[in-house]
Amino acid sequence: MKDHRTIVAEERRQRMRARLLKGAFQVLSQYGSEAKVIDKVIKTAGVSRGTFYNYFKTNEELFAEVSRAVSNEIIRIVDPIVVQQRDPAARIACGLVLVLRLAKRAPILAHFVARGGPLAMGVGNVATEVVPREIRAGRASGHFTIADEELAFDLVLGPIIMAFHRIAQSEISEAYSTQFAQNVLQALGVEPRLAKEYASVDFADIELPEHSMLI
Amino acid sequence: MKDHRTIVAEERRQRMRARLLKGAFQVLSQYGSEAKVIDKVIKTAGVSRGTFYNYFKTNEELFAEVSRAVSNEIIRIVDPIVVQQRDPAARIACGLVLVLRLAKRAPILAHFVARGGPLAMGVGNVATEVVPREIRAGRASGHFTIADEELAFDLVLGPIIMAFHRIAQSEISEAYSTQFAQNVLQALGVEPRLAKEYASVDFADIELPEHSMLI
Amino acid sequence: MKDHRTIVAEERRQRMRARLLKGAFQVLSQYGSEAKVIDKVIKTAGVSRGTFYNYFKTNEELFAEVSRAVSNEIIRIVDPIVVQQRDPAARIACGLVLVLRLAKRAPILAHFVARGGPLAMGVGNVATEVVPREIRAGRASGHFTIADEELAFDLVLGPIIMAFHRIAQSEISEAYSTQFAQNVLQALGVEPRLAKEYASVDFADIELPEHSMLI
Amino acid sequence: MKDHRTIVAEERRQRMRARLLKGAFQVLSQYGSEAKVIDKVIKTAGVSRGTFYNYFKTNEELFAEVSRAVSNEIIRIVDPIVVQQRDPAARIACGLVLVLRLAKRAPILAHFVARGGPLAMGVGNVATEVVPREIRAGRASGHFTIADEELAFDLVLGPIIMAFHRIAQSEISEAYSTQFAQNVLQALGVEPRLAKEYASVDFADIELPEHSMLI
DNA sequence: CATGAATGAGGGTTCATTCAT
DNA sequence: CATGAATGAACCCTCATTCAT
Repeated sequence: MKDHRTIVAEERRQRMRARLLKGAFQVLSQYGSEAKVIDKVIKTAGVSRGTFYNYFKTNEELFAEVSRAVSNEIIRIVDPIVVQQRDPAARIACGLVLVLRLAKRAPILAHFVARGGPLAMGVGNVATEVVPREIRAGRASGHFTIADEELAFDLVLGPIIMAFHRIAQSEISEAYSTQFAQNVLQALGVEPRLAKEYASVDFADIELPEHSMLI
Repeated sequence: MKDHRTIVAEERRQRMRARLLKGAFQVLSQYGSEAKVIDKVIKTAGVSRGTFYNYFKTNEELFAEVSRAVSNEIIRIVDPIVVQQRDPAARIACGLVLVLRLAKRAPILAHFVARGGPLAMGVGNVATEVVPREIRAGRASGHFTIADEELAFDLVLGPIIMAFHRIAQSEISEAYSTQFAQNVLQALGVEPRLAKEYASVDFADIELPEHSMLI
Repeated sequence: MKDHRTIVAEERRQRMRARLLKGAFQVLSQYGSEAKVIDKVIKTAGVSRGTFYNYFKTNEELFAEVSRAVSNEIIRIVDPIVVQQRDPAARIACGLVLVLRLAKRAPILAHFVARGGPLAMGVGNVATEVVPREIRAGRASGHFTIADEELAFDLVLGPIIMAFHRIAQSEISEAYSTQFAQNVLQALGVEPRLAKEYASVDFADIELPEHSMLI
Repeated sequence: MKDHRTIVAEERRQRMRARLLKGAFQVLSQYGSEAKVIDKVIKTAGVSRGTFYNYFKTNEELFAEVSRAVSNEIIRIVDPIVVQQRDPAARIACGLVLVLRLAKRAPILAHFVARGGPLAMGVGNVATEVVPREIRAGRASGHFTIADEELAFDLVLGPIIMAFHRIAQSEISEAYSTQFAQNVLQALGVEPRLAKEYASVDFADIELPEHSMLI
């Protein structure tokens, strides 16, 4: 059992870590994943060089950890609403709509993905865990005619990247999101009438936690 | 009228420029569009520092010029075959299939786009000129039900980026390409049966010019 | 109140700074104020590239700081003796003799000024503060007949530059210094017999601090 | 005996050389003697890199040649008037006044010397030939009490450098020039009343040749 | 001779990383 | 643990000089 001092120290460590990750996320969004970043991060987080290295050893590790953290944050926000949908197609539609909504509310997220490209969707990210699962479910349910699951994955993720890019550049209408979800479902082989139905549901709104790293 | 010396000099300049662009393309594919690459480029091209600066002033200018050159090269290779198709949907299908085929034959192209993300598809690139034109034609022909042309653009380009990413990572089957074209057409609202028909045509094969910068 | 760590760190910073200034002084003396010297400075000071940039941002800043430091050093050495003289003419004579003596003992100082020319006598330097003050005092005392104070300044500084140039090239006799002071005073309108008297005083000798940057 | 072709070629060579020297003089005045200059010179002269090297081998050689050329030009302009004076002291006064007048009319000359410092007065320059001769003459005539001829040289040249520096910076009055000459003579030991007389002569005005390199 | 592309040494600047305090 | 000075590799860019045409 840990004594009190240990616990307090551990909490401080976690807060510091969160602070660094948040700063890094902002900087990476703005300057790209290849940017020389540490200087800006420690400035943003108001912390010394040495401290940074007590938490992350390299640039790449930092980028990976930020990706994971962002991914977790997205799931934490979007999943509670997604799981309320019964049908896999509906769940995908819901995820797509909410994720675009999230990017509109948290533009750095849009930038982060737009700059990072496919690589920002790396291992451990929401996409690589949740999307394939729903695709399999959709095929099992008979709604998706598509056979190749990797292709299906690409048909979902690719448009998301482009949509994020668009959001990062300008604005998108609410209609864009709905249409977006519908047409992605069509790409997966969902019958257009059904796709439209699933995409048009009035999903509950997302809620950004007070200190979310996304804002 | 130019004298002989002038003409010869001009030709040499063009060859040097092409050599630098080719080297830059390789390096940018590997290190990403934001990387500090000049050193690597001159090593790859086997040329001196000073020479590089006789042709390009900055990293960004270099990237832009490479993009343009790559774009032109793609069009030069793919377009002659695409224009043989009568229907816009067929032309899009044809373009998609051939472009994936090209990426398989020229993996650096795949890497270049995968690393660059949406930004590698910047202004002046094949995508931003040719794709929108065909989308408009497709809507006019009544085959595409999709209304929002920007959305349509994203539904075509996004999957291409992901497919290139996949090609850059491993391999894709010939079946992937055909399915890919079909499902993208479906995303645009082409009726599945028709989409399949257009995507299944046995398009003429591309021909890579001997000294193409893509290989 | 500063804690011990802070104080120690501050002292180390000062020592490093002094080391760099001393190295820069040597290099600038040799290559001139406009030379690209950073490389040579860090080699002379035995310090890394990065360290240099922790202290000075540009070549110009470096030159300015060196000038200031040299200037302060000269004053620190010469002034205590100069102020022992009561008459302004005597003070100028004293300053001239001691400054030449100093240049003989610290030949890099001679080089520094010879190479830098009038510009090495820039703002903030000993000359622009002390000399005009004594000139005004000399005029007030009635010993200097010269009316134009700018001209007077030029008649003092110009010969110093040339004398430093001469010292940098070869050697000068002790007689040169005395004569020098006398004749400069004459240029300012001091009566020759008086000028000789003031210039012939056997001024106390200068003392170079142990770690002076001038040697 | 040269044939006609040779003569024409020789003339063209001389014109080219003069063009380069003039350009170099301008550039050196503006950027200092240590500036990286060749690019600017060939641009100013509108000539190719290669051509430059047909005339001058190195930067230093160029600087030396410019100094010589400038020196000759000054003598060509000033000497005809100086030699009209009978007394050495008068000749020195005349030279001083005219040289300042020249610097006012040709500010690049002032800059050139101000930047170059003592070094711009190098071997082969007007100063090192003419001034010592007149000093010796002055001592022989009994007007100069100064014994050390090197010191005398410094007392003349130093003030000139400073005066040129002042001219390069702002403006000087006609009175400055006259006073200047008088006080320099005093520095050399000329009796003040005589010095004033010599310096106050209304010397004939200089004439700048049409294509003088000084303007 | 004139030309200007190519060269590469020289110098500048940044930034991830280490380490003594 | 936190701090921040020091390090040096990796870049960037310029410019005097050469040389094939």
